[in-house]
Amino acid sequence: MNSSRPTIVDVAARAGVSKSLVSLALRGDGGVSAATRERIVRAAAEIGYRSNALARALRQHRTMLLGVVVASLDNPYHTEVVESVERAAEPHGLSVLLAHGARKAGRMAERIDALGDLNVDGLIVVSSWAAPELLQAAARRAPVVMVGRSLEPVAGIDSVNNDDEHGAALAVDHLVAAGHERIAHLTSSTRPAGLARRAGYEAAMARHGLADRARVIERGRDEPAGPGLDAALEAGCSAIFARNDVEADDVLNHAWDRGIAVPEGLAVVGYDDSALALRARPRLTSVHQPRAEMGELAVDLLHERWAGRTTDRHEVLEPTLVIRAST
Amino acid sequence: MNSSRPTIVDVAARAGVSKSLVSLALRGDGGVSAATRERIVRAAAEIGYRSNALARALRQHRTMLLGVVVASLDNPYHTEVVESVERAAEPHGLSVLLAHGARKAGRMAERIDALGDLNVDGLIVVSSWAAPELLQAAARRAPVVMVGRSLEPVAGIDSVNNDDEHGAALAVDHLVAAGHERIAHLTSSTRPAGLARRAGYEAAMARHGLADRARVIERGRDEPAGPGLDAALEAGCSAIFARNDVEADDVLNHAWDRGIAVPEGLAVVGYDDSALALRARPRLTSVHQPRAEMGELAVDLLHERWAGRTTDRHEVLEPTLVIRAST
DNA sequence: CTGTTAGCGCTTTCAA
DNA sequence: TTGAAAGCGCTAACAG
Repeated sequence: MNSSRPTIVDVAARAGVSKSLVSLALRGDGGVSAATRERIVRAAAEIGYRSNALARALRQHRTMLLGVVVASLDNPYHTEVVESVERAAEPHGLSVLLAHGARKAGRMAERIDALGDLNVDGLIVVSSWAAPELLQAAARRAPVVMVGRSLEPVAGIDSVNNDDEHGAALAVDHLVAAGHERIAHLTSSTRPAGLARRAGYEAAMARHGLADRARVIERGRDEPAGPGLDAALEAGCSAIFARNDVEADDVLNHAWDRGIAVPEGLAVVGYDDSALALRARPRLTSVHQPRAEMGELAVDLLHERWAGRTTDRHEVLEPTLVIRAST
Repeated sequence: MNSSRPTIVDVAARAGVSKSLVSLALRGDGGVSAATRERIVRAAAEIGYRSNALARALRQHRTMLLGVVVASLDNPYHTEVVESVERAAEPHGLSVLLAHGARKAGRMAERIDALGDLNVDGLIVVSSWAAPELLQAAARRAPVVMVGRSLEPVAGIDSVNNDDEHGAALAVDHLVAAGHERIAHLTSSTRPAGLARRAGYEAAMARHGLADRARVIERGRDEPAGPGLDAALEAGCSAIFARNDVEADDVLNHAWDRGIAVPEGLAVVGYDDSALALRARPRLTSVHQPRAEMGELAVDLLHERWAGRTTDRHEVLEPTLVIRAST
């Protein structure tokens, strides 16, 4: 028994033709008589031939592989973006290779390099943060699109994100319209998207003449939200706008632990409108990010780069507010 | 400007040596004088050389790539297994490539093929179901380990899973000890792991002489749990053992919607002990699967195959019960 | 329509 | 210690 996989040469031998013909026939490249094609296809099937993608990629200088690096898998919003990218990529025959950074900068870098070493044709980074130099290094190998916000545009890197300031304003406006004045903002993030939402929150509060009622509850990444929330509640806060749905769910949990009714005793608004918003009780009012469009757009931007575009594009989509039972 | 990436030949030219020497030096393969090695390394750094993994893999017949296919990303248990696989793989210099099946058999097959085409050195399938022929086809290219339960052992495929029957028994025993008799089982799964937990539930109920009190609430995959739960509650059911944490959380949500207090009005036990169990309110009592060991074991099994093992191994780990506030 | 040839970028004998 | 040459499996001119 020959343990190694059959190659194009084995197929050629079996079909009694040259290996070039096999290559042509199997790819349906035209210019092969129906009879020989049939013979070749059958021979390939008989010996269980599968083309070696490595060899093809080496020769063609393209892999039809799309690398997707996601900061973490434990936020449903991220995985939803990944799914929208996949939906957009597949019709073009692109295979998506997923890697995840486990929220560590070093690991992110390593995964991006690994995908680059594999010669992916394009890279989509789903993260609210990544080092500019890292992205630029990757972009020397293949076009890179960042889905998520960077502090400022990175030269050579396209981006897709939503208007965080506006999203935050939607949340605050809604709470103010419902009669809230002491609206606090809960955030554990010092990354660009988090900062932008926070800035949007503060601007909106000021616009409503509530600047002196504004209160930002900061917490470390793995710290409980409890202490900060308790302090805010004692100070008379009646509503919380959280930086994302995960943190909003933390607020709901804390309210549950303290026996505070939502929304009667405390109104809560999240951000992302991820699956978590529907799973939470009460269901979360949340700022919706248009994920489906974001994934599609990211893939479109790659196509444009492949077609030759050299100028950068930074797409900003508008979020909307989805009102549910938590406000 | 030369747009294509520098190759080993460019490095050789710059260092004034042959390309074989570059290959040796860059891999630290010994047999290269310190001086030349130094020169080569510097030259490589200067022109920003990165080795082409495709070419190397083609030549060496191995990629150092580990494919991980996961049925879906929206169950935290799955992603936790993936993380444990990654932790186990990295010390060996293996890069993990993740693909996900979006819960569709066709897509699973396609993703497995795609990874096979890339010549991954091994494949780990994290799923409670996959077609035996599909796995066996993949196993002709590289060793395959299934993490999760198949209906019966698949010849040629190693597996790692937990003892679902025993896990179900732990849940039932605990509820019976707490005084429950009308314990229902909620399940939306007809796949092996789900069936095994169901069988374990039924066996345990029978063992406690409660066979006539047993009640299985079946629902379609995307159907709400509500109707079946309401019927069970009307029938006097006081506890639910759910097939996994996601379904247990559905029960908690339904209880919330109906104003039923947990655990006073209804006790709930989940399975997996995923992050969801801690995020739920009240926190879920759940059967813990030893994920960390499972991921490690899966990688170990691959190593054994690479080292030449040809007999199949099927590892079954023991679950434990973690008691929290929902019971 | 079909076959020959020359590589893609790398590793790996085998000589020098 | 170093270099020359062969070739992994495939595609892409170029001939015939």
